[in-house]
Amino acid sequence: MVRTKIEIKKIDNLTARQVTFSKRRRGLFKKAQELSTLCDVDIGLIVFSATGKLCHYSNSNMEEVITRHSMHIEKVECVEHQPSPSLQRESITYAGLAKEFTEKSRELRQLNGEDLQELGMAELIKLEKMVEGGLSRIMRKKGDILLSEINALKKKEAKLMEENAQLKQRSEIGVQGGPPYSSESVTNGCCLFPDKLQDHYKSSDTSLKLGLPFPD
Amino acid sequence: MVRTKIEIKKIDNLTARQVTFSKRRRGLFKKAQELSTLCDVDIGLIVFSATGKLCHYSNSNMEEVITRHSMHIEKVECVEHQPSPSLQRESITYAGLAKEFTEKSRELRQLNGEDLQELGMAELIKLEKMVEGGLSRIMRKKGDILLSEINALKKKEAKLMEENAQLKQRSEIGVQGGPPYSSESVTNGCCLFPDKLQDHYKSSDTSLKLGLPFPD
DNA sequence: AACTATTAATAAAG
DNA sequence: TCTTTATTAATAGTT
Repeated sequence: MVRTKIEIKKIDNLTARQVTFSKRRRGLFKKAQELSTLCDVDIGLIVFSATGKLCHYSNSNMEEVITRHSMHIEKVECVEHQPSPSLQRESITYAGLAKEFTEKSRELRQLNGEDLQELGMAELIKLEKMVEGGLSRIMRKKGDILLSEINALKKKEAKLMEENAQLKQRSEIGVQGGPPYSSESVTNGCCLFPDKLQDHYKSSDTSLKLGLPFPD
Repeated sequence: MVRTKIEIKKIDNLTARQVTFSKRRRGLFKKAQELSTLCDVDIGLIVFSATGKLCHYSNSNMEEVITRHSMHIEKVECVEHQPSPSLQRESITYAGLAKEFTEKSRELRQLNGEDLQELGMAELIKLEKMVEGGLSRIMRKKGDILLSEINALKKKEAKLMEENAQLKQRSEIGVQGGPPYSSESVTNGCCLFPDKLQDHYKSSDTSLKLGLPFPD
């Protein structure tokens, strides 16, 4: 742009590149500063030199600018994804979120009985109460599922018994030569759980299977 | 900077300010782009107009630039705090971290027996096992602390009894008038827990207290 | 880092 | 907003 106009492409010579970087960086920051002052707008400018050195400028607060930027971007992306339902407050900034994440991780480890060394008795008791509460809720939930499985099975059982009884009766009356279909065909191999419960059943220790009343 | 040199301060006239903003913003972005190309550096430039409109430029990826910036800042702050020891992989980007954070939150709720509805029996059983494991570790830890408190107390007790015995003996020999301090005074009053255990003690149900021999 | 010739940016006006 | 124009600002190349 001066003595000779230069082409805008990477400067090959390292020294020349560094010199240009230094000059133009100064210029850029100055322009950024002028713009923010003249027009009263918020600017965040981040520059990483080739050697990884960080230079940045913000007329207000860089974190705030970044946060506003993230929120703008998020708003656009959030149409499809909804990745952060519980994000609030300081977790809007990366640093804040990282802090909360670390906190959550620690909590998780402690609930799992790890990282207990620096906890005092009071905290341990509190933790114990929490985990006991969680455990009881989990067990209750398990019990509920088991119970509803059992109820479903009982219903099916009753229904099948009735059906079987009817079929048996009919075959005795209709074809005196014997029952054309044995009641065994209803006996087993068929899971009677409602679809939604099928996978619960897989590793459940309720090994309840229902046979039909007439195993012959 | 042209027909007349202008002072760098907020432009009062709204229209003039908007015009200048538009012109200078273009110039700034151009300069930023040129710098990144010429010198092969990473730049992130965020500008919020007075009306809140976001304009940004990055030669690479804005999220990445922001992340690098945050990490640099963090590094400086991290001298005292150590908020992010476990951050890895995709959690380097804000979006990735947000995802992991959400995941951790869900895990935490489930360990606490909430948000169980969509879990199958297999998962519930796994969860139960985890929580049971955590609970037993917490209880063991609690037991350990209690045990060491008790041991410490027993040691102190033995030591004090010995001391008391000696003092008693000495006083009987020295002042024949009778024992000036009765051995009963070892009963209560002062907490002898080692300092580190004091706060455990607060809400502990081991209400062991040891008194000093001389209540005077 | 300092200098300077030259281009680039832009304030003001249309 | 876009163009023009006059002027200042930025800076490439050199020292």
